[in-house]
Amino acid sequence: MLKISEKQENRVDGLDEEAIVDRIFEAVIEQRLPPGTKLSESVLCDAFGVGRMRIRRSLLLLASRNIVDLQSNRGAYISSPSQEEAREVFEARRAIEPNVCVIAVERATKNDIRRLEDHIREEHNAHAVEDRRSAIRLSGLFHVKLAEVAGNRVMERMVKELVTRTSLIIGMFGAAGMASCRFDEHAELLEAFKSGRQNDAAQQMISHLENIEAQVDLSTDRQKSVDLVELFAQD
Amino acid sequence: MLKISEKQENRVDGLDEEAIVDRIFEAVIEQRLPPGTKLSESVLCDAFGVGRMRIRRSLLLLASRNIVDLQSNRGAYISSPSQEEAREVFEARRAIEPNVCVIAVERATKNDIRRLEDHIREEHNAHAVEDRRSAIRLSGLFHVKLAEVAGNRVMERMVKELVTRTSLIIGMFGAAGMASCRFDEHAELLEAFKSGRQNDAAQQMISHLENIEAQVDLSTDRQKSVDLVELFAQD
DNA sequence: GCACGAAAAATTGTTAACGATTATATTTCT
DNA sequence: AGAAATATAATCGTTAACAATTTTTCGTGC
Repeated sequence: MLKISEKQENRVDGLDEEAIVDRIFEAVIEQRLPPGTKLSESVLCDAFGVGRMRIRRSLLLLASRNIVDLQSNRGAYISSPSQEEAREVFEARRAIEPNVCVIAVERATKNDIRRLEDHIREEHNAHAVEDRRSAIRLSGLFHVKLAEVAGNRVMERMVKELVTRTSLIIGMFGAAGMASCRFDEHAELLEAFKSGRQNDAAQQMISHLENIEAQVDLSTDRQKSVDLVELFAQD
Repeated sequence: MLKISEKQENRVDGLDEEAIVDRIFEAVIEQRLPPGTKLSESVLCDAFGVGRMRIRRSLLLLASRNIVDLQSNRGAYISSPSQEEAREVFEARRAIEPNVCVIAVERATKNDIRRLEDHIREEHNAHAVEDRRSAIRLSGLFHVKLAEVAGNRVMERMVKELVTRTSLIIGMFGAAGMASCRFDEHAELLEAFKSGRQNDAAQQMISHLENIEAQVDLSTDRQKSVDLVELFAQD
């Protein structure tokens, strides 16, 4: 159940579509919005304090990035990736992110490296305090920040989408406890960064992605459709 | 002035957003819609025979893929990529498409290879008949079809966007005659396919992309803004 | 008590009108 | 005549009402 109404204290008026999309991206990454969750227009209007039109545009943008599933006359639902989609997302990440690493190592300034170190420290803290939400968000954000350092907004947008969809995949097929990257792997990756060895960084990223992939079991799609009503209506 | 009866022959009713977006993608690839072209809502409504709402949603989708530029209260214009954006697009293509090749070689069935051969034959024909539009469209489509063979819809979507944006970049910075890939390079690429040598195919793709990139001169942004009125209004 | 069906409510999709902003045309003044 | 200012027209952005579909509720019959 959505409890957005409780959040009204944080409510900010006059958000544009981009801001709304970002907020929902964040919520999906943090796994506060699990696959199958219905995103009712009126509820979202209340939540963000904007008109229906702006919400509909935001939902369309989210659908265009495969984060939500727009069903005609039935509403918008957080996507429930299939096994096939999951495979495609992981494959795309293996294809793109090692190259992001290579480029990022090329372009990284000392300042960039310092910011990445700070970020990993934050991740470490979140784990220490057992702030699960922050831990998940930060571990996903690390990959996006790498693309940011690489200085390529096209790839940054792609990585952002892929990271978010990975959160959905983990929500569908992943083990309960293992919801985020291990931050120590991020730290190892950064070591390759500092020595400027591109291939090492790329290789680190590949094995890191393989580790994430190993955390999910695509053979069984257990919580595929959270919608029990629809599930039993099939009989 | 309404000329409905005259237009009705080409008009197609009931197009959904996806179809409209596809049609505009195609027109951009074929360079029938050069950078800076204004896409007036009312004109598009007439052109596609749909309501304003559907057009606005289509424009939003196109803007989310960086094909059109939405300017507040001023309208939608075909994107005029900057030098920086052009660099990012080419960099992303170099990062993704060689991997698409590797995967496509892995997964290609004999039927896939036959279809790609047919496609190249079509390209050849278009060149022979000097059908420039078809030649451009087909040469771009080849790259998309590779992603299709690779069986990864995520990457297929990315390639489609990047190919389309490349058409815009060529429109901005490219030489007049060299608007499309050389189809013989596609043929060479396919040779590597048939022998099943992944690395060769990937290498072919890299050099092919480098050749495309060599056709544009990013140092001077001559036809940056096609809008002469705005250009002279600066004085 | 349960299944089936009809009415009511809620939600989404579309259309049309209105207000706001920008572009164009006209007028006025030097 | 040319430039600035104003009026007019065109275009975009938003809101609100309406239509269509789905979901829920309620009642009836077996």
